[in-house]
Amino acid sequence: MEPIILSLLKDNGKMYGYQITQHVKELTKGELQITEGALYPLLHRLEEEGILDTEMESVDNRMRKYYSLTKSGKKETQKAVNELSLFLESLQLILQPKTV
Amino acid sequence: MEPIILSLLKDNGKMYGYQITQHVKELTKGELQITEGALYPLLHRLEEEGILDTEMESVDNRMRKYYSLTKSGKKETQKAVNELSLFLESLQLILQPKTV
DNA sequence: TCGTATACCTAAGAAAATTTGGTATTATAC
DNA sequence: GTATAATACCAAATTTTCTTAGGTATACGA
Repeated sequence: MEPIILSLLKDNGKMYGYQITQHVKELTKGELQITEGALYPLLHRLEEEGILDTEMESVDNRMRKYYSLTKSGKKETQKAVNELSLFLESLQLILQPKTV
Repeated sequence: MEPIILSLLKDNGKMYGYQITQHVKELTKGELQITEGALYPLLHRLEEEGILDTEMESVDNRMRKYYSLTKSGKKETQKAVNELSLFLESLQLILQPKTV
């Protein structure tokens, strides 16, 4: 989940929690569901680690907590996405039919 | 891990635990390490679920426990690999730069 | 006014992995 | 010859990560 969230924030600048869940649902046509129970604790951890910054915004009397990447968060994102890519390549090596 | 193991058994017919760990390490050039603490409990579970069959073989006085897919195991493999593919496609939708 | 959508959150439990330990044999290096 | 690495199996404790299930509150449509 972490590389997913970081990657989304990298592409979209800043997002709030609920928006992330909806965005992923739409992008993947319902295939992937980010549950709030997994998302919020993760966002809080990343904020505490200095990877994310927050700013509150009130829209129609509802609070939105926007998250964005800090400078070190951008480095971390690079790292996380690279690692994931390596992992996916390894996965392909295993799943790919031998004949390729 | 489950789809990885099932996929390997599908491609290679029958394998024993230690062989699986070595095979994955070689295939991925050390990138992916299957730890035995994760592997053996998984194999035992899959055997108990009727997905895998076992046969013992003694080579140089060392026991090897070979695992192979049962009939229902082949169906399960199909299912697991398909699900993983769907997941990976969703992942690509998120990680892919927007401009694609 | 009642359900759904928006928006945040936490806590308990489950699932899956890592870490660390154990047994035993064989091959290799010193 | 003896210690270390490699082969081969396994289990238990811990950690990590997710799901499930709950809670609060506002806004909107039927």
